[in-house]
Amino acid sequence: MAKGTIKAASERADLLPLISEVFRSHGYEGATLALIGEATGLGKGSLYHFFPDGKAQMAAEVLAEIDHWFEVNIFAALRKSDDPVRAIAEMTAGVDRYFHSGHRVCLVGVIALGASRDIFAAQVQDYFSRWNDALALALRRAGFSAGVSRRRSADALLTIQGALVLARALDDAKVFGQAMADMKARLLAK
Amino acid sequence: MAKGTIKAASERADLLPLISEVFRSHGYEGATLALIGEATGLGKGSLYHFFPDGKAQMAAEVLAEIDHWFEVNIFAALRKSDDPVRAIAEMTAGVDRYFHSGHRVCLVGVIALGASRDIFAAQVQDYFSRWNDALALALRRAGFSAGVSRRRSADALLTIQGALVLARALDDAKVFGQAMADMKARLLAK
DNA sequence: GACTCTCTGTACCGATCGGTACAATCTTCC
DNA sequence: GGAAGATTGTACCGATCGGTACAGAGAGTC
Repeated sequence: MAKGTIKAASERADLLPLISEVFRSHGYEGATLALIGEATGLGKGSLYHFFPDGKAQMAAEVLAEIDHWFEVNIFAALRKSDDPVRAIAEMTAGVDRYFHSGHRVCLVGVIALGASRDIFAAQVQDYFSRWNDALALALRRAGFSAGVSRRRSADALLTIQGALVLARALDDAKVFGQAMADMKARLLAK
Repeated sequence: MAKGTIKAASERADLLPLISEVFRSHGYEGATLALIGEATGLGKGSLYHFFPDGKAQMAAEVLAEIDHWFEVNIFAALRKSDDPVRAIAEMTAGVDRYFHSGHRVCLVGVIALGASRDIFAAQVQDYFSRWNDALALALRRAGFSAGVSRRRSADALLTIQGALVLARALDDAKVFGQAMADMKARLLAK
């Protein structure tokens, strides 16, 4: 086993984060089974044992896992918190953490832009619209009108996505930090 | 010649827009020579006659053409106009036109996010930083401080990119229109 | 008409793609 | 220990990838 990985990840759950990074940095079509095998330390035999439907299943499960992370760590608080201002502050902190302060790219965004979008359109749309709804709800509860809440919510989501694109394009993570600060201020502005 | 295309584009210059759309909708790795041949009505022989270095050259020339379009239609006015407010208004109008009101994706952004980013990093960075500089200059001339100008400029660029991502993810071009209106207001706000 | 140069279609190349088949192994439980 | 199931490596599949070779069509020039 002279592979680059320390140890084959035997648990199925341990596999997804590794596969996730391959999709993230190569896109759906660029993520070959060879790369995935290399990243996980697993051969095709094992990969197809865990994911009988192959690459499409891997991507779908990775997307589901990302969705779950945001659901638990971001959306839930936005929906249920009795302190919406704090929930929004936690959202920006969580987003900054998740995207490694702009060094990590958003897989859902990558897929939305790519050719594979059609295959995962439903999952992608669901992810963003549930985020959008949760954030708008928090803004409503913070006292803003329905229209303002929805407008600001979409603005925040698109700011995050755009900041990731521009930070990567300019190879300058400071762009992301500045954008997050601006976004936060804009969300709760009088 | 039972191809789907009306007529083979004989002029080299006519080829680039067709190839551009293939890269746009399939990404760099997803844009196969078969697809490019189909879109242009040209076989490999012709393709490699016009672009001896193959796919990478095609993408580089497409990027150069996009760069040139923005240089002429957007950046130049931003830099030289004696009416910066009008130049900025023209920029948002031009951007809206270019991206078909949010229905068309930004190829430079797509490449920035993809695995092919490394190959075209210099071109991608140059495109965005020249836009950034030109817009910041216009804002300075409109009376804003250097810091505010640069901050607003980056914000505008990232808003455009994010709006394109979110509009496509939600399959809702209205998101783009709203974001452009917000961006314009924010650029020139007191 | 023959020479040139541009342009094109087609056959082909080795490499790699996603996916399958399957025998060998490792676990687990009795 | 031995049966049963989970897990694995490897060989292999047809298709397609980007790219090359090259013969010949087409157009212009003398």
